[in-house]
Amino acid sequence: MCKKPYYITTPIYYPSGNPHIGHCYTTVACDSIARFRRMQGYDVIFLTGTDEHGLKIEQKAAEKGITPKAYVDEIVEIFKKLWSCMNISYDRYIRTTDDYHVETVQKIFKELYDKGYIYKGEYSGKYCTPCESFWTDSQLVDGKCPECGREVTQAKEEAYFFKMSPFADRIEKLLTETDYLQPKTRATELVNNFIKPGLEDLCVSRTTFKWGIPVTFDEKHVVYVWIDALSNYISALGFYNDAYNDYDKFWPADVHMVAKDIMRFHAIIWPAMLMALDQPLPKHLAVHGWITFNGQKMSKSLGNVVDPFVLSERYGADAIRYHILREMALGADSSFSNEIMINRINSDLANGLGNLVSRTVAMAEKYFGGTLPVEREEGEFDSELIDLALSLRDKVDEFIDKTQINNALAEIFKVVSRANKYIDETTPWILAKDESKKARLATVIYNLLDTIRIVSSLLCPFMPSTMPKVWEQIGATNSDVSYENAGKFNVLSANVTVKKGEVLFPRIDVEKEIEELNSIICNNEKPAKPEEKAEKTEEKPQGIAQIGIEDFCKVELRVAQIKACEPIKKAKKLLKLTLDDGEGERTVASGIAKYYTPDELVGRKVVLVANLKPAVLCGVESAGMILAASSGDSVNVIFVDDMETGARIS
RNA sequence: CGCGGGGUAGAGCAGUUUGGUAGCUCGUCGGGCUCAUAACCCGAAGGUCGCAGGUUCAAGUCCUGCCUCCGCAACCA
Repeated sequence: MCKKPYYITTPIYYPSGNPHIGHCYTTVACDSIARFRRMQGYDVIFLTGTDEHGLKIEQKAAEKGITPKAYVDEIVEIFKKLWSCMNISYDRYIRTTDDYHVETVQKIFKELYDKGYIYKGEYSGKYCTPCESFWTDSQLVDGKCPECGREVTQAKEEAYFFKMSPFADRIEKLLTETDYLQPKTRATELVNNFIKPGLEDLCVSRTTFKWGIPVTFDEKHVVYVWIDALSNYISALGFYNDAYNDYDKFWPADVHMVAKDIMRFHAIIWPAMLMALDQPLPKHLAVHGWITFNGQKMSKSLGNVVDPFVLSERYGADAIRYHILREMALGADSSFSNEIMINRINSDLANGLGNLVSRTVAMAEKYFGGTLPVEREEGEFDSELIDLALSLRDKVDEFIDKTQINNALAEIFKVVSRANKYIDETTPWILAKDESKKARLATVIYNLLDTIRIVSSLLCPFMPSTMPKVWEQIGATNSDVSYENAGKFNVLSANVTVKKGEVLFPRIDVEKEIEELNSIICNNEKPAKPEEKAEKTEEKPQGIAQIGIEDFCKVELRVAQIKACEPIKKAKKLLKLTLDDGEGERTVASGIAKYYTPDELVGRKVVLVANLKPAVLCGVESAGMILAASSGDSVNVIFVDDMETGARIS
């Protein structure tokens, strides 16, 4: 019998730093689905990996004085260690530096070129190195990268472009008329923002750095991120290479799972590439949100990055996995805080499941010495519990098909709750006092054990290291806990023998634990590596470097009078100010429309940064800026009405 | 009038497609139980479903307007 193929992928992660809980999020979700499919009998390939090229890696390696390859080798080891720590059962780990991948990318690039989808052009614009992105002038914020706020440099280079426009219609249909995108709610957003205005051709090669896959027919160029990274999904199957031979069987992929920040590339560019190659499109793109920490996006600069190694060491991989999966709703952000996580572990895992197993097994030992007698007596409440347990597998199935892991877990834990209630309804401790009720008592405990069997077998893909411990305690054999048997009742042998084991999920003292976690975070902050510190000072306002007086003197501050003021139509926040700086008039755009009306400002004198490089904002050329103080929600322009227009400030 | 998604009990969410008793989890309070990891079970309090109009016998749900929050885009000089 030939097993049905199932192919699921995580993105390939960029190893410019250590992995964090955000990486775990996607990977744990994919792992759970992969395990679930294997349990169902699919022939699964679960792919993850790392995207190892690019300027940023090249630079990081240079800083450390090692080769890019040596640098990524180190970090890849840490990724792999994390995945083993989190019990990730990937079948294949692709590195974009692997030879077979390089071969595939080169062939794809050449084919797209030969087909006329890739052409040579010139790229000119402002470039942000850390983000590896070109920006148009109008995109810049403060003359700086709109994504990270760092300096950009003027760059111009010969480059190859990928023509996307021929595929616009097909992509729009893919997004709006099929269930490719999950959740579909974002389709309109993508169509309105990127497809309707016209798909721009995509820059797919670079000459400014070397750390990439060379373009075979034009050696100056290396392949730029998109074609390199996205191709991993097919090169890992052996598309255009001999390392594997799984393409025909496993492509198209069943699910690509990604976080929302890279949705665009997977929703638009990747399908366009496949269309250009005349290859089938993946079946689903599952997009999830970010983990937010105490309401904020997690980021290194905020110092709120959760270290998955610390968490798994303290609570075990399964508890972390459960928490992540249970909180994760497709498409939405989910908040992470130590308190939420610990409460969840306590209430669902310790109080709910763990305690259910514990009390059931304890009763079997206490009342029957561990081995149930085979006599049975059915009673009230039995059918309700059994029916619910029997219907569980199909419900879970359905949610997994829709990539709604959180709902699948919720469904499973409803049965756990029902079982706990069943104990109160049937009061085994009272039955135990009456010799004539032995058969009834055995039935109650058996029903509980067999319910636990169903629950734990369905839970295994999500918590793979704990469930085997449950099976040992309830005396289940390997065949008892198959997917097949999860749809049946009375599977455990009638005279099953249980064995009490260690506590599955120890209850956590919330307050004490949070205190300790906080102190761990603080301790970790201090011995931060020098390179990380350097990064922080760049990003944190309080970390701004001291400057000498000579630097300050470079800034020319002058008193200027506002002659005229009007809102800028296209802009929400901007006012267009006409200023007299003592030497003449100039126009400045200022983002104070929320705080001041034009009438309040005309005639007043303000502090002008006179020698700021002009920039175009919303179609208005702004020559300089005016100073204002801001804190929280309030903004106050600094007025100097008593001073003479044009006066210098120092 | 840029595009899109929200505002429902103290917190986090479902319910809106197809109007008909406002629900779930956690928390709080009261009770029960003693097999169990001070766990479990039951009950209660707590909501004018963002605001204002409208349609209807009936509106969280449909219509109109507004307020407000969050993404994307843009424009925080």
